[in-house]
Amino acid sequence: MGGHAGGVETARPGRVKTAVGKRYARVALEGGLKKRLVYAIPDHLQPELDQGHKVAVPLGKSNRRAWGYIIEFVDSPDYDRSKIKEIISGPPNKLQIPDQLMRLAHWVSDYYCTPIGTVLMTMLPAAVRKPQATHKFVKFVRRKATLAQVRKACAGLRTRAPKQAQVLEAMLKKHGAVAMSELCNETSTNAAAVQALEKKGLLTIDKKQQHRDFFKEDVFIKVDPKKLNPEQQQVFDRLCAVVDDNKFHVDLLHGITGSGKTEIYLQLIAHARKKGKSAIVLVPEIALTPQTIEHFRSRFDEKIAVLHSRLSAGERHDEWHRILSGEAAIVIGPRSAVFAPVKQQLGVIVVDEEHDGSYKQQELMPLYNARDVAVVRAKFQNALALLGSATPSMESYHNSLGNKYALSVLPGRVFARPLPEVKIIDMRREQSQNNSYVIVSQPLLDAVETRIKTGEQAILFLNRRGYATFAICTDCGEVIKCDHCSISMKYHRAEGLLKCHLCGDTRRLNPVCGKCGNPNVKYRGVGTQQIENLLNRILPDARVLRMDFDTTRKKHSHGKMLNEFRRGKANILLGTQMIAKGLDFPNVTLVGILNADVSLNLQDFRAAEHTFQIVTQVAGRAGRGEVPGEVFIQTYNPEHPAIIAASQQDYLKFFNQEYVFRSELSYPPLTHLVKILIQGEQAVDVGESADLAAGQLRQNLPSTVELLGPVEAPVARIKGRHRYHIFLKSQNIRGLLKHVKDTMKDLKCKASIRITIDVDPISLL
DNA sequence: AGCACGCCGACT
DNA sequence: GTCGGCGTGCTC
Repeated sequence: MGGHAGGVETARPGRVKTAVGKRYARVALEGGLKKRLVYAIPDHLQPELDQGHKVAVPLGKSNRRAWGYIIEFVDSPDYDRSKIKEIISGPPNKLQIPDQLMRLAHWVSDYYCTPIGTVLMTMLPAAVRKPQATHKFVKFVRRKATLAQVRKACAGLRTRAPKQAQVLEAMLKKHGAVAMSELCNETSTNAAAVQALEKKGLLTIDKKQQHRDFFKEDVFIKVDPKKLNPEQQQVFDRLCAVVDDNKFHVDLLHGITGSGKTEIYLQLIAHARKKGKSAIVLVPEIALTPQTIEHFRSRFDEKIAVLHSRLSAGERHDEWHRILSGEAAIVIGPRSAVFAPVKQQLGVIVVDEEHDGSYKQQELMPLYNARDVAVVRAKFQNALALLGSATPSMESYHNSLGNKYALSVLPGRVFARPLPEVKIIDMRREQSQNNSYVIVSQPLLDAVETRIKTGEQAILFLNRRGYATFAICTDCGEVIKCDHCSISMKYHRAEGLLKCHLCGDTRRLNPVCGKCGNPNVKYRGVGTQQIENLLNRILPDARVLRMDFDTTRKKHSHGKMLNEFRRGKANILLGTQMIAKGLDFPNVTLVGILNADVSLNLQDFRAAEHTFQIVTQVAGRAGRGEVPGEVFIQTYNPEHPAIIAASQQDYLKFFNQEYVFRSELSYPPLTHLVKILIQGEQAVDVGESADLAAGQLRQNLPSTVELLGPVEAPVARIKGRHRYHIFLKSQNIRGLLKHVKDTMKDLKCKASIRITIDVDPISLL
């Protein structure tokens, strides 16, 4: 197209060096397009363009502008030259995917069956990707002329330009540079007056790039490294040697809560920095609290970059560029931080709480697991991947028993603090003794009361998974469900409305049952608010601090609440998941888990694993100070092996029994799963497409692969879309993926049907 | 015959 | 993803 008529086979003399291999580029477009298209590079862009650059290209008959990324340069395109169009323009803001990430993007694209353009888009924060994203500049004003000249000018301008005179007057009192905004505020003028004075040669205006910093108002006190105990030291020494070795290595660090894993991360990162290397620390979304961040920031002299979900677009943009430029060589963040564009050689990627489900991206492609991507990135960059957990995932522990990962164990708590004493409370018995529904059992209430008297603190944990308040007809048992999604609606007391947590639809409660017609629809289930009220009533001396999604929405509220609790402003901390992670409160001597087993009831083969993890994590919050702790686990399944293992904080016992269960059914970690989700508005179409897909997949199904389904998904409708799924199981994930891709590539079903491939899914819903 | 709509497939 | 081509079927 255009100037690039076909037939120019050889580069013109004199341009050979630059032109060879750089006349065409294969471009991956943003958006769902799977094909990578070839474009010609116009002469004026030849010297500039590089692999990974973001470029604008014409697309389709109308030549509308689309954005894409240069995957590679090609000499002779595998496409009709007369149809090839030219790249419109080079990278906005010189935006480029670094080489190291390009290789990783190819892997993610291949493994998670996602077009590479979509992967590259995911790697760049939206704040960096949009063309109008820029650095923030702040203007500073300095005096240019001598004091005498300024005084003279000031007098001369007083009547003609009073605003300018005012500015000069203010400047006479200043030493050095003043921020433009400050100057304008003080003198009630605007920048125009100052600019006029610059033109007159009296003042100078400088622009200075300013980093937008989320934490600029926080003060961090430098904390020195803590002395490692012999076990920590041994692990630390070995990991240092691994970092120095410049070889790929994965280490699973299994240490019970309070065993000092974080201290090892910190000192290992310090070691990597001493060798000039960079480090990435992944933490679960929910654990990325000011307290966690302070832990890291207070240890290092240099700036560390924090990629936090509450950063503004500008802050995010600036953090990313500080990492890219090498100004920040230590990055801490959630899942997406695995794609941080560190400049220095990567020394270590830490994945803290590696078992945590938030490392797996849900819904939005690519459906990657950052823990696994971290391992692959470490492999590509000859780095150490350090996976840490008190309750490792079945997958990681399995890998550490084979020879894929090495295993490091921290068997004891620091200062040899004893594990808390754990009591299991059989709620069936409590219930029948009381002859009514019990939320907080008498033994737990007594224990809380004792703590209030002794001035110690208690944490009460509500396992919220599937346990929010819903509306049910007390006559016929009909539960109010969302019209668009097949799940029960949850009651939100603050607004007095029923809400669907999947599509957000709301409605008022109608007490008349739609099924039986009786006016007996009531709320059931327990929420944190309800327990707060109950505690206030039964224990009038208690000061309860409630922490859940609703009370921690504001910018710094999470940290503020935790600080309040730490300073003893409340004696009971009541909350959901978010109080379970990594918090260290020395004065907490009692932990109550109000409903240990709700997650056991989810129909998911990982239910026992989740329950074990959450109960163990919460129990570990007790007794982190001098006084030994006590834990109460309220459950309706007191004999369940996962509950018993958690009460004993016995990971190996849990792993071994769960491993038997998983192998009997050939579930992960013994196999890999792939979920194929088929969605669409018309139930019939979805069912037909699912059958079609399953039929095609069954043809030439490798003998190593097992196919299950298709069946209607447990949540059969979401946002008005019907859902079916198919599961594939195999020990050989590569063979499985190849078969799935080959089959799905030429599967013809209606355009209204959406098919998603989820590799190593964590949710079976 | 003329037009609207919805499905399908191409996009370099 | 988004747009345009084309086939179907309805209307003027």
